[in-house]
Amino acid sequence: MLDQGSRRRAELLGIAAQLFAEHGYRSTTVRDIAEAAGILSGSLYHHFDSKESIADEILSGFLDELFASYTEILAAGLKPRNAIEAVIIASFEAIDSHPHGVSIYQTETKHLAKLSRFDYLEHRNTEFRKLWTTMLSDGVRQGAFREDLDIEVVYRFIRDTVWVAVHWYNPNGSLPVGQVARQYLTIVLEGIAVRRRPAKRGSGT
Amino acid sequence: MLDQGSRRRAELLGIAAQLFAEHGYRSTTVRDIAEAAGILSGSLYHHFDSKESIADEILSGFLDELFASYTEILAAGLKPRNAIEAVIIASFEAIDSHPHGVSIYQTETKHLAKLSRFDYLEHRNTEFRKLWTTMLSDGVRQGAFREDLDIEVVYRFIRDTVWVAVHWYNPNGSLPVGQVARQYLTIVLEGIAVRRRPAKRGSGT
Amino acid sequence: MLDQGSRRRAELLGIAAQLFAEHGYRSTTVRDIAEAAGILSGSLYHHFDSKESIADEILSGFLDELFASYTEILAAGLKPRNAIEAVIIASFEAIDSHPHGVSIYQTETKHLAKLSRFDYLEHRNTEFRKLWTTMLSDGVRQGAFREDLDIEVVYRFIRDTVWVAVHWYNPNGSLPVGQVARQYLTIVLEGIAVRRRPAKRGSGT
Amino acid sequence: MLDQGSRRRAELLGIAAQLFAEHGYRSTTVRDIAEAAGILSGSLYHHFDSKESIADEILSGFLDELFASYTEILAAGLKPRNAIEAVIIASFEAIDSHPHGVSIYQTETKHLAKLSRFDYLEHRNTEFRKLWTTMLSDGVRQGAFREDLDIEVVYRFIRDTVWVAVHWYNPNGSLPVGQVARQYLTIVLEGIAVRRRPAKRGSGT
DNA sequence: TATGAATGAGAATTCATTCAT
DNA sequence: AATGAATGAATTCTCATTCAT
Repeated sequence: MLDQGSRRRAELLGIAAQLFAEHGYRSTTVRDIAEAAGILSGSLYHHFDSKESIADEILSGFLDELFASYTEILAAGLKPRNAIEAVIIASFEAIDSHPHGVSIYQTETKHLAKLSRFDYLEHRNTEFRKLWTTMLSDGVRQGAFREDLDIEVVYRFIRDTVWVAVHWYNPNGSLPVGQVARQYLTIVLEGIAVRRRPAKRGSGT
Repeated sequence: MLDQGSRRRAELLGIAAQLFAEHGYRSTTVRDIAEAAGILSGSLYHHFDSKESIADEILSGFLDELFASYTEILAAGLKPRNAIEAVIIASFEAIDSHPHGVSIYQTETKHLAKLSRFDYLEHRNTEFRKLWTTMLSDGVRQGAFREDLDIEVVYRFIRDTVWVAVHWYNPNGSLPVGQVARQYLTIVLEGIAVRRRPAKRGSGT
Repeated sequence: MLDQGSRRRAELLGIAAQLFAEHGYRSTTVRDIAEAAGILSGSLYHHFDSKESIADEILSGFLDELFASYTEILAAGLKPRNAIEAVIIASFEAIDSHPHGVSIYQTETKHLAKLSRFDYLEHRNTEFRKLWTTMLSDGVRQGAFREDLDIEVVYRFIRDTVWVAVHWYNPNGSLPVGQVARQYLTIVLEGIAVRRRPAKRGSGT
Repeated sequence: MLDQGSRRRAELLGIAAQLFAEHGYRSTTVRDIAEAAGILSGSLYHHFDSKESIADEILSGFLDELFASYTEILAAGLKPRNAIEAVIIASFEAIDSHPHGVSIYQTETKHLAKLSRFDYLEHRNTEFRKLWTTMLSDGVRQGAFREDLDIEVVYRFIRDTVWVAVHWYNPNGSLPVGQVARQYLTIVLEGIAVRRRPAKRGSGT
C-alpha cells in the first residue's frame, strides 16, 4: 500500500530502470529519465538525491526481493536437485518480473561496485556463491550430481547462464517463464548429448 | 613484420582494449588511453581518427580472427559433435588470446551496434547464429543430440555461456584454456546430473 | 506585543539570521532555513516574498535599532571622549544582542549593496562615517585626541575594529560585553605601549 | 623564471583572485573567470582541477609567502617592539602586493576551512596566534608593553585590525603602504588619546 | 609524431520560486 | 499556514576533438 509520494517514486524508478537496462547506466542521462517521465530534469531531484541513488534503489530493491525468495527456498530444506531446480526457477521468475533489474545488475555491477555505496553488490555475490557451492557439493555428496564436477566451474557456469537469459527472454513473448526455466534445467542437468553408453536405457539413435 | 608505425598502433590498440574491457567504452576517456600510453590525448589523433575508430579496429580485428578460425573448422567437415567441440574450443582459445576483445564485444555490442559503422556486429551475430543452429540441427538429425531440444534456446544458451566465461577465466590462472573448454563441453553435452535409469523415458528414434 | 503571525515571523527571521551568519547568505538555501524551522521550503513563501526580503528585514531591523541608540547618545551632547566611549559601548552591546545581524552586516554588505533594495546600507555607512569623523575632529579640536591623527585612517580603523569583534566575541562566554568594550577602548585610546618619556615630542595644544 | 605554461596559470590565478576578492568565491562563477580570461569555461579545466583548487592555489600561495616573511623576521631576533613593528609592516606589505589574496583569506576562510583540503588555513591560524601571543607576552615581560593587557584580546584585536585594512587600502592610492602601516602602529602602540596624567610630559590641553 | 591550449556541446546537480491541493 | 511536486535558469564539470607550434 503506497501513498501518493511512494507511488510516484516507484513509477520514476520503473522508468529509470527501463532506460538503464536498454541503454546502459552511463549512456542514460538524467534528462532522458526526466523526459520519459514527462518532467524536467531538475524535478527528478525532488525525488532522488542523485543519478547514483536511483540506480542504488533499483538494484538494492531487486536484490532484496531475489534473496528473500532464495532464503525461503533454503528454509524449505529440499533435496539438492530439487533445491537447485527451485532456485533456478526463482531466478527465472525474477527475470520475468524484474527484467530491467536483472539486466542492470548484470551489465553495471562491475562498474558500480567500485563505488562504496554499492558495496552490497559484492556481499550479494558472496552470498550467491555460498548458496550455489553448498547446494552443488551437497548434491555431489548425496550422489545426485556427478562426482567429477569442478564445483567452482559449475557454479560460475550456472551463475552466468541464468542471468544472461535476460538478454533474450521476452516477458511478453510466447514462451512462459516456467517453460524456459525447465529447458535451461534440462540442459544443465542432463546435457544436450544423447546418452550413448548405457544401451539398456533405450537411448542412442 | 610491422613497421615502426604499425607497431605503435598495435600497442595503442592493446592499451585501449584493456581499458575499454576494464572500465567500459564510455567510461574510458581518450585521455585515459593517452595517459596509459604515456602521451597526451591530442597525440592519439595522429594514430586514430576518433575514439570510435579505436573501438572499431579492436572489434573488427578480433571478430575477423575469430570467424577465420570458425570457417576453417567448418571447412574440415567434421561430424556435428566434433564440430561443436572444435568451435567451442576455438571460442575459448579466443577468450584466452583476446580477453579484452571478447569482453568489449560482449559488453559494448548492444550499444555500439546502433552506429552504422558497427553494422558488421549485427552481421557477425547472424553468421554466428546460422553456424550454431546448423550444427545443432544437423546433430539432432544425425542422432547425436537429443530430439527434444529447442534449437533456438540451446543456441542462445551456448552463445551466452561461452562468451560469459571471459568474466572469470583468468589467462594467467592455474586452469589452462583447453581444460576449461573441456569442462564446459562436458556440462553442456552431458549435463551435471548423474544418469538415472531412463528406461521409461523412451527417448531415441 | 506580537500576534501569532508576527511571532512566527520573528522566529523565522532569527533562524534565517543564524544560518546566514554561520554559512553566509549565498550558501544558505531557502531549504536550509525552512528545514531548520521544521517546515518545507515552499511554506516559507507564506511569510516572506523572497530570500532577499528575509535578509532585508534582518539587516534593516538591526541597523534601525543600532542607529536609534547612536542617535540617543548624540542627543546627550557628551564630550568627545565620553561620546566615543558611549558609541563604542553601544556597538559592542549590538554585537552582544544581535551577533547574527552584525555578522551578516559585515560579511554580506558588499555583495547585497549592489541591489537597489539595499541602498540603505550605503546610506547607513555614510551616516556612520559622518558620526565618527565628527566625533574625532571635535575631539582633536577640543584637545582630547592627539593632533597628529589622520582622522580618515582612525575612522576606518575604529569602524573595522569594532565590528570585526563579532567573529570571536562569544555572547555565552566568560567575558561580559562591557569588559570587552572597555579593553578595546583602552587599546584604542591609550595604545599598548608603555608610555615613554615623550618630553621632546612637544605634543598638546 | 616561469615557462609558458606556468605563466598562463599564474595569469589565470590572478584573474580568478581578483574576481573572488571583488565578488566573493561563491558569487564568482567559473564562467566569470573564464570570460575575464577570454576563454570558455571548459578550458579552465585544462589548467585547474576545479574551482576549489583555484582558490586553494591562491590562498596557499599567498600564505606561504606571508609566513616566509614572518619566519625571516623571527629569525632576526629583534626586540618585541621592533619585532611587532616588523611583522605589522610585513603584513601591510602583503596587503599591498597581494590585496586579492588577503581579501579572499579574510572573507572566505570561514567557509572554505570546512573542506578538508583547506585544513592548512586552520594550521596557519594557529601559527599566527602563537607568533603574536609570544611576541606580546615577551614584550610585557621585558617591560615594553603595558602589564595590564589581556594578551588574548590584544592578539585578536591586532589580527583583525591588520587584515581588515585590505577593505579600504588602495594600492594605487596616494598613501604608500609604509605610511599606512606606520599610522596603524602609532594607534595600536600609542593610542589615540592625548596623554593626560603625566603633566611633565607636556601632554594634555 | 608529439605538445598543450582551446573549443563546444552536453552532463549532473542546485536552488529560488510557483502553485494546486 | 503548510504541503509537495514541479519549474527553469544557472552552475560546476567532462570530454572528444581540433590545431598552431
